Amino acid sequence: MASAPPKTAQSTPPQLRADARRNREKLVEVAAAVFAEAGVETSLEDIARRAGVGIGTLYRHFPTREHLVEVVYRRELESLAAAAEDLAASHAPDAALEEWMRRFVGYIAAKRGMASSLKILMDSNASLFAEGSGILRGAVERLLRAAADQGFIRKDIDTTDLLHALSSIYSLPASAEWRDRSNRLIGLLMDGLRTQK
Amino acid sequence: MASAPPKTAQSTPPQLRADARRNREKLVEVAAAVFAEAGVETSLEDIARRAGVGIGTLYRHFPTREHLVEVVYRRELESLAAAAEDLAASHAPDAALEEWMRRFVGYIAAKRGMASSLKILMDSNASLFAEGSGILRGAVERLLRAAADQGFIRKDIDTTDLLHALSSIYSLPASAEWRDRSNRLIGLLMDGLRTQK
DNA sequence: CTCAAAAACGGAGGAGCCTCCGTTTAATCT
DNA sequence: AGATTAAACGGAGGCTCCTCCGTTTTTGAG
Repeated sequence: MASAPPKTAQSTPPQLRADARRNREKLVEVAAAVFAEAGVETSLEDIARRAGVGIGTLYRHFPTREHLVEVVYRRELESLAAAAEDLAASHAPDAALEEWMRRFVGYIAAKRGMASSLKILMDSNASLFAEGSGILRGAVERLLRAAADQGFIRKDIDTTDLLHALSSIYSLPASAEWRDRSNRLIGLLMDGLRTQK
Repeated sequence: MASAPPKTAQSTPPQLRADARRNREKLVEVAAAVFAEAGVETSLEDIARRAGVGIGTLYRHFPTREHLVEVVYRRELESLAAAAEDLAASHAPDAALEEWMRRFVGYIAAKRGMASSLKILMDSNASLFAEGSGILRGAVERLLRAAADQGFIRKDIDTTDLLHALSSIYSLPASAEWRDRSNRLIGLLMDGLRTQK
């Protein structure tokens, strides 16, 4: 058998040891849960404890609180984007788009409540739709195109238009009736989209 | 003797007890020294210790680190403004203005180094010359007017102009030759001012 | 001057931060 | 299957934060 190929100078991250990867994943998982439930200000020691690792391990993987927050946040955005696929498979194109928008707006709202002074989240929110941040844009694009191509919604609205409309919704001031309000607005938006030409 | 006048509903701060005032002053004094020497991130416990009071006392007077920083900062700006008077009394009007500008720029530079992420200082710096922040503006105005009235410098430059010029100087990027650079610029500015019409 | 009430003091204590380093363990070599 | 070694672990320790509350001091009324 050929021996392992000599490591060419790749920019691949140096390949974690099995136990390291396990711990890292567990930490992210626990952190996601704890952040969701108690905000990003929670004690890191608590997160380490619940993940069953020492505090030293947490700090080795995530040198600062922000590192950890960022990883959790990115992971959630990815899973949100992935949900678009599932919805597309299980709903009519327009219903898929609508439901996805509801989830997305709900997610951002939840974050905003707990973001407080977290720089990372602020920055991410600001540049959430920047050209670079293709992950969400890609999801929206696929849903929108599918619905348009199959004639469920009008064709003169593009991804950027829709993202703008969404941003005006999730930017609503937080309040008691926030959820109702945004649901109404999404309904409104969908009705508009279903109105051909 | 007339008894103490009944307290009419004034907005006067409720008058501290003698020991409270003593401790408060001592704390501000020590904090100013420690901040200057080690930055605003220093341990508050250390400040309390050096001031000879308990940590509880510090927190009672200044509920957050920012409160303390703000008080120290404001006090220093005031003494800087007060220095203008002294300079006016001991120097020729143009020399007084020049020297004051040097001190001012030096002071801001010192702060910037230690400000790091301190919100208060940032905000204050941003609004340092806002209309409201009359304390520094007043000092500059008096120096400038005196020099102009007595014919030491031209008369077509007003306080706002000068403040703008100064801000461009203290905004120089921090570097090793920062001090030299800003001194040269102030010299330049003064030569310009002394050039009649 | 005395004394009670109000105001202020101060430090112990519970919790979190982060580092450092002796121990454990996965990966690799023979 | 050992043996080797570099990676990863984890928690004790030193430090800071901030609150809470029993004790001390000031004030001013009598």
